[in-house]
Amino acid sequence: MALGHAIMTALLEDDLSGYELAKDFETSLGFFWQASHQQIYQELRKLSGKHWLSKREVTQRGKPNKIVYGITKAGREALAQWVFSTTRTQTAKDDLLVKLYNLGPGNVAHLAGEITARREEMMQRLYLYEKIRRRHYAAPELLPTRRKGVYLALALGIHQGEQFLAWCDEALDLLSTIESQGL
Amino acid sequence: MALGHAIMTALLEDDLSGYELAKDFETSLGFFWQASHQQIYQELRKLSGKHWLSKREVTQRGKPNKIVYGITKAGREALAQWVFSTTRTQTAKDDLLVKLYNLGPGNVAHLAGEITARREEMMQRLYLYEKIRRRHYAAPELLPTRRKGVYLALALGIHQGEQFLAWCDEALDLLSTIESQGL
DNA sequence: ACTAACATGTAACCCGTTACATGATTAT
DNA sequence: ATAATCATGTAACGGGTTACATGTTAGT
Repeated sequence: MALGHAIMTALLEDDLSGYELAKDFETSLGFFWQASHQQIYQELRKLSGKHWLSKREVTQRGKPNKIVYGITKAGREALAQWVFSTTRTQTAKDDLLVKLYNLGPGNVAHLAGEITARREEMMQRLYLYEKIRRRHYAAPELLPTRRKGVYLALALGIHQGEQFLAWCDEALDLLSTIESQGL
Repeated sequence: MALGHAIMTALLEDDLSGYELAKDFETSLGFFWQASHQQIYQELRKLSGKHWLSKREVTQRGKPNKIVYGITKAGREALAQWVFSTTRTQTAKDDLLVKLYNLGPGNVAHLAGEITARREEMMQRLYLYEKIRRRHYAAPELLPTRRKGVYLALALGIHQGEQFLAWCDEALDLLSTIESQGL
């Protein structure tokens, strides 16, 4: 049940509406944990039910009203406790790897294309990560404790992204030695 | 619906029983795609229903009989087609990253412990990967096409594992500068 | 008039996990 | 006897995805 905890983590800094959370989950925390707005609204209901979140309606002009959630004391306690729960590693499940097991002359061009697209995607993401790092995390040793944790998450994203690029290059290189065969 | 395709991929080389598949999913393909025996048995039923797999009972002596599955022509075709389906990237969801966002003096020791455990786990896995690489994939350019794909999956695992170790070291280093505070 | 952004939800379905269930054979 | 390995399944639950559903305001 980590989505709930991810939401509460996001609410530690600011009170947010479901809509704003969904936007956040497309960036920042969302780099490491994705969630759709549907999922977020359902989870917000559950968390409110447990009294881990409080809600209040905020009247806006020029926009529809929104329901803003904040983390309660009980929520903070539950979150702090959760950090100590044991988690077992979950290997990433990636279709691309299964597809690679099916590599053949008929699909080598397609797979090279998929890898190229992933490479492009990762380049863009890395550009963003690096921008954030330079702007906010230039000197990690000097950051306040909590921000050090956020920096480490970012650093993992950067490391993994860079290595993924290197792998893409190796893969494309090897694939280019295979004779492609049209359909 | 990639588990089904992962199963069919495993059956391309050999006909296997559910039990044998479950064992395979603890190694080889299972490095990149995990599945429990419960899930596999259910998926086998579905795939049989679609006539993508055929089954036959094999009588054994000294052991309970087993039901062995093989991929049909229709299954091969569906699998070959699936390779061309577009997949969107799914970011790995890792509790540890959410926990890191909650880094504080009260949990720094615990989180350092979790990272150390992950590092250990990854070291063991890398040892295995390297053994397989040396034994079966020493000269990737010379492999037959399909095996080149398997090699690339292995190479990704190795690259990512190595970079993860590096990240663990960086993380433990940074965490060691934070004053821990007992509960 | 139309599109994009803002804003919130429900329902159905699929996939994965956990728990439950059974039973044979081999080795200690 | 008991544990380990071989072998196959069902049922309940929880989480995530897709589809459906509604409505406002601002800009072109």
